[in-house]
Amino acid sequence: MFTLDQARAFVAVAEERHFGRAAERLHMTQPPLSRQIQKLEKELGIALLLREPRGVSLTAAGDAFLAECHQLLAKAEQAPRRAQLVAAGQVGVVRLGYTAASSYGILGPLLARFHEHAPNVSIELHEMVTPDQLDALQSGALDLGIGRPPFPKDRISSRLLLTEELVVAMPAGHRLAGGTHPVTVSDLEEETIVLHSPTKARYFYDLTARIMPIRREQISYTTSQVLTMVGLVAAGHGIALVPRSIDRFAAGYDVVTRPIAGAPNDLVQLHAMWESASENPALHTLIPILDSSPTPPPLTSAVQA
Amino acid sequence: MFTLDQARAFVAVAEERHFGRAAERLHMTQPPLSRQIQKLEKELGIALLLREPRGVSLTAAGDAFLAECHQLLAKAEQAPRRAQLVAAGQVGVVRLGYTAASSYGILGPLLARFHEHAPNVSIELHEMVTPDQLDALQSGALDLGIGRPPFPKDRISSRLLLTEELVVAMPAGHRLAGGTHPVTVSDLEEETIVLHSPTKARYFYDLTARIMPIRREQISYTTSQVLTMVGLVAAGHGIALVPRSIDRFAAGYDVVTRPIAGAPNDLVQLHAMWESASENPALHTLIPILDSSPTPPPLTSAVQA
DNA sequence: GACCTTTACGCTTTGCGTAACCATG
DNA sequence: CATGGTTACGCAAAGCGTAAAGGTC
Repeated sequence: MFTLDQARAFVAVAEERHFGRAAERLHMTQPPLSRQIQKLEKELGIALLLREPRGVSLTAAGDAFLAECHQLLAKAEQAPRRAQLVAAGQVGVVRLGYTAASSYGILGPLLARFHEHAPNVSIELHEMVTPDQLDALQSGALDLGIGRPPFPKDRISSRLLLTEELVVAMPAGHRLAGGTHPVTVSDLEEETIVLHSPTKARYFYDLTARIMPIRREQISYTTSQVLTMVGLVAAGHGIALVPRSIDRFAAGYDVVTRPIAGAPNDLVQLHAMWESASENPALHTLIPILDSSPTPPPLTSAVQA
Repeated sequence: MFTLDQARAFVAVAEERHFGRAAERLHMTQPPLSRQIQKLEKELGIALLLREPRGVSLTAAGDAFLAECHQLLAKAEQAPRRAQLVAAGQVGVVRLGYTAASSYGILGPLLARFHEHAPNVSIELHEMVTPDQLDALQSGALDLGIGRPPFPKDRISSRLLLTEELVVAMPAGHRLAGGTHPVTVSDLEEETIVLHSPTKARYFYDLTARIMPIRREQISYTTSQVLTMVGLVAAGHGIALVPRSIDRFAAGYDVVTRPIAGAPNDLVQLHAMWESASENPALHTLIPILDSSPTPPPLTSAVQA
């Protein structure tokens, strides 16, 4: 097979139509250049050049091969560049996991910021609950997750993206919906509740359990999807403890949210998480961007009675 | 710059994910392969492979570079093939000159036969009179001409494509149009004639002069285009001596053609001509095709009164 | 210790440059 | 004899193979 150097040599001779000038352009002397071209022609089994008294001209085959060589050499030059951009994280793919409801508020602005700072890093979106994200991160199926604690500190690095309040969601006409001061824990104990799944939404389940004692008989349904809970609340199946950012969706259901007395307003956390040992350069391009703005949760308006 | 061999080496290792197996596939031993990959990585300034206990895996950059290498190697393989096809005359361009009217009959079938036997040889058509074709052939601006004698036998090779009769064209109602036996030369001497240009259509001018004496005062117009002559004849500007193949066009003008007494019926010749020393391989693919069928001039029907 | 990759060393091959040679106007 | 390409020859660099070494499970 011929070499790229031979292709370059041929291009030089073909363009200069003169071995001497071509050799000069290639920073070498004529004889080895002449030999390389002969070797190339022998290799291809065809004559590329017509040696004439005042220089050389191209055969039809030489003309065709010249065009091929131009393309080939262009490709050979760009190949490293692309690889280098990928290595630098300028170009690449990051597979991003996010929890359905939790990310509705922050995902859009985050993606916009990624796109602004790293336009050639494309993001693959994969909706999954936090535990599945952690599995996927460790198996290499995912590069970056947006989810909730806890996660193993040794292998997973994380960055806090957002904290928000846990509030009570109830139908618009509910007895607790009209008051002027916060709902208390004792108010909640008397209610039927729609609860987070203790397996698939462990984080919210534990948060709820920390705030109020849960009696099995007061649970109407459990689910991992916060939006489903809002629907059930609207349908009168009970109240639910949900993150404040659900307000925008609750409004559509004629559901009201109210704060809980004594609950800290940074109870619900959302983190970006990634495998500490990840080799994906594009991921390391995105990580600093997570910090580049504190991203206040862009709530459109508080819906509160 | 890296070499095609390095690209092939990298592809083998990347695909086998194992230096040993890759070396086997490349018919070499591991150590030099390992060195070539190191050299490639150093050259590119990036890590392509992750050396792991049970073999190797690709970095993101390595993955990108692998794709580039596949394309590059595919291009490197096809480049010689294209050039070889051109050299063999299987693929290429032939610039073909033809005389306007003379070729109307034969050009279509000829092109069809070229296309059938050499589908990848494309034909560039250039309409020009025979002397211009000869100039263009010798300057290399044309590869093949279709024209009429004479041409210099030393530098131009030729093949007779077609012979036909020279006939008299006259308006449908002309006094000579109705007879049952051929028009004689003495009939012609009394007529006003539309004549071929002695410079641009020398061949026909000479043929006409050979058949009949031409008096200056009987010439109404001269032109190089036979079709123009038919139009002038139709408009009553005289009679004209034209090749038989003009019949199909004459019909549209309500012009009648009649044979000339004593004139041989192979008087008008049409030749293919090319520079004997032409280096265009595609031309040499076409030349045998000229012979592949005698191409009887496909006259649709004889229009004769 | 089994498996895989890398480093060390010696030899062959490739490829350059200088110099001499050949062909054509 | 000037111009431009090729052949001859010697040396330096690149690249291979064998052998030995380094690192993980």
